[in-house]
Amino acid sequence: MDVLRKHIEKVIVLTDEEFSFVSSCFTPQHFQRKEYIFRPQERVPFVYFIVSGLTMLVYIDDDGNEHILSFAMDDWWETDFGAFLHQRQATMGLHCLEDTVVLKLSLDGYQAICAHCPKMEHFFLAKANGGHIASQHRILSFLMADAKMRYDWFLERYPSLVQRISKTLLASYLGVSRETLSRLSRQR
Amino acid sequence: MDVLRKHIEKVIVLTDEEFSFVSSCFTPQHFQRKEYIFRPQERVPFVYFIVSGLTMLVYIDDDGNEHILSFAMDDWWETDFGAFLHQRQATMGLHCLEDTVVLKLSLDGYQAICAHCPKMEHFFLAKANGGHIASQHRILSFLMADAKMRYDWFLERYPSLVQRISKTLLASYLGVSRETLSRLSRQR
DNA sequence: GGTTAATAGTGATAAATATCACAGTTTTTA
DNA sequence: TAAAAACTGTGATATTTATCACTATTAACC
Repeated sequence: MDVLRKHIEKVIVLTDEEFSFVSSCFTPQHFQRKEYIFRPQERVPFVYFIVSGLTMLVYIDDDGNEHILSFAMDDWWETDFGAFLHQRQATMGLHCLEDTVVLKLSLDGYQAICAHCPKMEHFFLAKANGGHIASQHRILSFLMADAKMRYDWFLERYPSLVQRISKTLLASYLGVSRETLSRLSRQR
Repeated sequence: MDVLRKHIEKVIVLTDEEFSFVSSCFTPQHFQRKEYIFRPQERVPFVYFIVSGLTMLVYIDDDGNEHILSFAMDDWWETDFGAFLHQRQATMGLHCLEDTVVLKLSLDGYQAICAHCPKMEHFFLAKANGGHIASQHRILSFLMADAKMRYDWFLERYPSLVQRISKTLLASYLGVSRETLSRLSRQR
């Protein structure tokens, strides 16, 4: 819970009482490597604050191929936001790449927090905007750069992540075939 | 202003007083076709609610090539969110493709609205999440589909927009060369 | 500890897409 | 309304990337 408070207080300041209420809405949970936090078609009752570990948000297409929307690690919020906010079936799955500890928050808890402590709505808004901005950067990378540049940018931006994921997964994230990525990483 | 109220009330309900305060924070402005609402490197003091017309959010790379992050028309909110929220220089430009009427809202106005009427923070959060979800769809389109499929999806999803933009711009939005798009649109 | 599964590299080839060059058309603007 | 600019289509060719096939290596699991 300490991690959560530090995380929130990068954006807004909370009194002890406020944080005590906020934290009472979260439930910790542990997942193992290779477990799914949720799968496509399932309900998504929670948004997850990732305390430790590593997950990926994946979309599975009609041919069964996995496409990686994002990796999420320490200090990130993740869920299928469309499904969570509208209480619908997931279109994506959230898959653990390492043993992962999360703090989960239900939609009711989320609304209780916003009602009880309006500052938190500001915090969530800041996070949502951050997510939007990050997505725009990724879109730009597809518009501007070829596979090699996208790979180089990823190395620059997430040097620590590169150590923790396979080339196969990185290729999928970057939108190139495994083989092409292998050839790119050689020529440097 | 009527348009704005209808737009907001798709998400939350406002009393007359509340809406009167909200609308007092907005200023209408008219732009002509080909004008820039803001350019890269400029300050971005406002977020823009587009009442009518058509704009595109563009990033200009080191070689001077324009890349289109999004088209925005009636009922959309647009700005360089990173620059607006942190009051920094724009990394993108907002360019009018048609004569465009906007309602602009400053960061102060935005914060006044949130302070005076907390429900509105919920509204803005819903919009931010909507933007995030839309971006994720676009990312998926790059991961899953080739140029032809992205083109077909665009036709399906935005049939009315297709009539209003040149193929050159559409190609740029889809991340393919003008020539390739021309050949794709022939083979169908 | 031995078997199975996942990961990684690489050659050969096919497919998708970009680039260059040019011509015809439409739209803008002075 | 004439000239300039922007848009569009298309051929020829080069480049990028995917796919298939195979091998080697490493990690996971009973």
